[in-house]
Amino acid sequence: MPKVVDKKQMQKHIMSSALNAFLKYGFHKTTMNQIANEANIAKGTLYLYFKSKDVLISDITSLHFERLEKKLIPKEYFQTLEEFLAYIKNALLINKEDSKFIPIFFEAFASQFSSEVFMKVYEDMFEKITSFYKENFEILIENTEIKNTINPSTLSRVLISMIDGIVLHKGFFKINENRYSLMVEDAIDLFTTALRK
Amino acid sequence: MPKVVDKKQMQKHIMSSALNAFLKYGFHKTTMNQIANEANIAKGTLYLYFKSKDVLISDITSLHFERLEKKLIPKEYFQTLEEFLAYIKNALLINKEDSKFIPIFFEAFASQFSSEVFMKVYEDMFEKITSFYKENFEILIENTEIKNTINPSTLSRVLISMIDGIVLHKGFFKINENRYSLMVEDAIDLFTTALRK
Amino acid sequence: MPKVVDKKQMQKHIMSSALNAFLKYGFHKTTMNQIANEANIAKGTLYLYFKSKDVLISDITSLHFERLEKKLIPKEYFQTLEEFLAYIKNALLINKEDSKFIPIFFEAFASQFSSEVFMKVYEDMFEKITSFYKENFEILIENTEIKNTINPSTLSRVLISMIDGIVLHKGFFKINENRYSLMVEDAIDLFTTALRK
Amino acid sequence: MPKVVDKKQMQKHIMSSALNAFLKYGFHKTTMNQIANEANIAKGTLYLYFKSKDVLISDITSLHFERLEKKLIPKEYFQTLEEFLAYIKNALLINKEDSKFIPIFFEAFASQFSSEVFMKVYEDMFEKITSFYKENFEILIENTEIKNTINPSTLSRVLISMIDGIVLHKGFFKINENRYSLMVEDAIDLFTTALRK
DNA sequence: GATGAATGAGAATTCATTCAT
DNA sequence: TATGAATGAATTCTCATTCAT
Repeated sequence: MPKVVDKKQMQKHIMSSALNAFLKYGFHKTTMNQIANEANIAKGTLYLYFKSKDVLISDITSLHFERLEKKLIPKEYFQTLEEFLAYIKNALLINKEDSKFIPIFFEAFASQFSSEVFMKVYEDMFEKITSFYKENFEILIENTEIKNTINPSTLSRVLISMIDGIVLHKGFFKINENRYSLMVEDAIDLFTTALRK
Repeated sequence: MPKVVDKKQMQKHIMSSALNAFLKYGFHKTTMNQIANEANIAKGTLYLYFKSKDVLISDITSLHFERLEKKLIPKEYFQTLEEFLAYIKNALLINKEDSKFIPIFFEAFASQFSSEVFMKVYEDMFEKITSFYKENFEILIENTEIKNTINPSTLSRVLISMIDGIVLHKGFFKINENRYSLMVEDAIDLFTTALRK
Repeated sequence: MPKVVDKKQMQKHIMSSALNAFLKYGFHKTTMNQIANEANIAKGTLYLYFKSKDVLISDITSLHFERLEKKLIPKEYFQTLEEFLAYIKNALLINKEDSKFIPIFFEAFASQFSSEVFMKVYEDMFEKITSFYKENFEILIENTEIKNTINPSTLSRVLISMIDGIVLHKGFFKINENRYSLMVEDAIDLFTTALRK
Repeated sequence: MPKVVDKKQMQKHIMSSALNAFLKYGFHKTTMNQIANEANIAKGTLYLYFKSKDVLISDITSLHFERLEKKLIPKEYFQTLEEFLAYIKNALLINKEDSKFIPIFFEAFASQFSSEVFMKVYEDMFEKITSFYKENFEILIENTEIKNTINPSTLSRVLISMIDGIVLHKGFFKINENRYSLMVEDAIDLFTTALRK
């Protein structure tokens, strides 16, 4: 009997090795060889777990977006504005280690711009989050937690976009932890002030 | 020195041809050959105007950011909140044609993530805009246009990040003109409401 | 020694599976994996029965040529031209199923052109057949069945070559059963007419 | 102005270099690298003249078959059996140099067995030659040069097949010049005797 | 004996860059 | 200055073979 391997686990190992290799060498300059070395396996083994480099990259991006979705969509709707924004705020707190990967994820993501299929998936994911937030805003209106003059649909997308924008700036440009915390704080305050009845 | 004018013109022509080629073939798949074809010049001629592909790409990105900077930094400080936000709002209105280029610029930009030098330049540019907004916020506080409890420095960066986030979402995902207008409107309103004394 | 019988049987099973795989995927594109799948055994098991892919292929070719030799060399010399040519004619009648394998055998055979060792084996086999025919021609001359002006040595090789040519044309190009029968008939007639005293 | 090259001539140079490389290293083991070396050009240059290895090989095979067709189909129909068969006989005389390439051509040809498109082309070519011979046989019957009992259509294909078979045996197995001449002689005699009225 | 995961040498192909004309 | 043919380093991916289980 040959070695029994946990395929899922090996795939995770390779994906995480790939990310480390991307960190070391830069996303586009990283070769399958370097990824294999980082994972301590042979080049050919890579191809036993991922059909091609493109598949590996899109799997990494998908995984990232899946996690993002889980992080940004709470289990159930919040009944108060405070709770809702506290949840968002918490989701925005990324540790230093993770924030190193932001540019990498964006580069990987960018490399898929020309694929209609993938972009549709990501588009759908953002619509899903937007939709959840919109419904939560409607609940908060009903609860007379927030003004009933706002447009829940539009504002929810503005919220997501702002979150993305802030995370992106943290990841791309050297915004330190301290400053970032203040930005998150102020962004949340912005919404609190503007929405509160 | 008419030759110098020609050189500049040719460089602009090549950069714009490159962008069109990127649109056609996707940023990373576009070859120097295709750029030359798009520009109706020979491959070798490209190298008379740009030392390398990397230089061409970074020149394109730089140009884009220079324009962005010009668009986002007004000639002088605004004295009222209304004027300030009206300016931002106007800057956010991108025509349909231009928004096609957003993913491309982003991809080109992403390809430079691993270059410390380039990232520093872009970082500095955002700091410059942030700094201008911060000072304008301070003027508006002095003018008792806005609350004096806000943190001008932090909020200015939040503003830039939000602008970036909204524009990127428009460029990446299929957000139509109508929806985008509403988003810009609401984002500006958010700031108006939150900042107004 | 029942194990020995099993081994032979397994080798035959693998060889025939390989041929089917070649039919399915084309000779050169067929991998050891596909052969193993076709034989319903593991890749590693293949190597217990054949030292290498080259050995497997050459064994297949050898087997084919051994069968060809058996088919083309009768048990004993014929005493009349009619019997001799009737035997050849019968040997030429290949069923539809078998003729599908002709291009495959040829391709497998062709892959050994650069091996002096193998080519020598096949060369020797054709010499052996030629030699048998030559001797039979000499017997027929003695029996005054055929003209004594012919060159038995040369003509026997011409006969083999012609047989080969006809069979290959049937295998390579879409010559239907009917036409092929007529060709065999006429080829035999050619010899009958030309040789008969 | 860059170097002006005769594209056709360069292609011929590459094809002939490829053949020499095939002779040296064996058809299937020859790499594009070796072909480039043999042609004294860089690997990349190869791809300026042939889109892929497959195209190069199929171009070589096509060229060979075009030449074969030209060699086997005379300018006009022959009016006597002697002339007809003398022409065939002459076509069969291949010099020693050329005969080295026979196995290579066959291996290249064999590598295309799985391509329906190419096989159709070669099939058509043989039908064309067969058709010409058939018509010439019919003329010879009219001229009372040969028996009117033969089947021109079938016999013409037998003739081609026999030619192919003999050439093949010369190319594959070490049949020396002398013996080969005798074989050609006897094969032609066979037809003369059998067909003559 | 049997298995199939792991290996890594090796091949085709691409493309930024150079340079002779 | 302009050209585009030539270059060859670099990259992805394949697959025969090995070997631990």
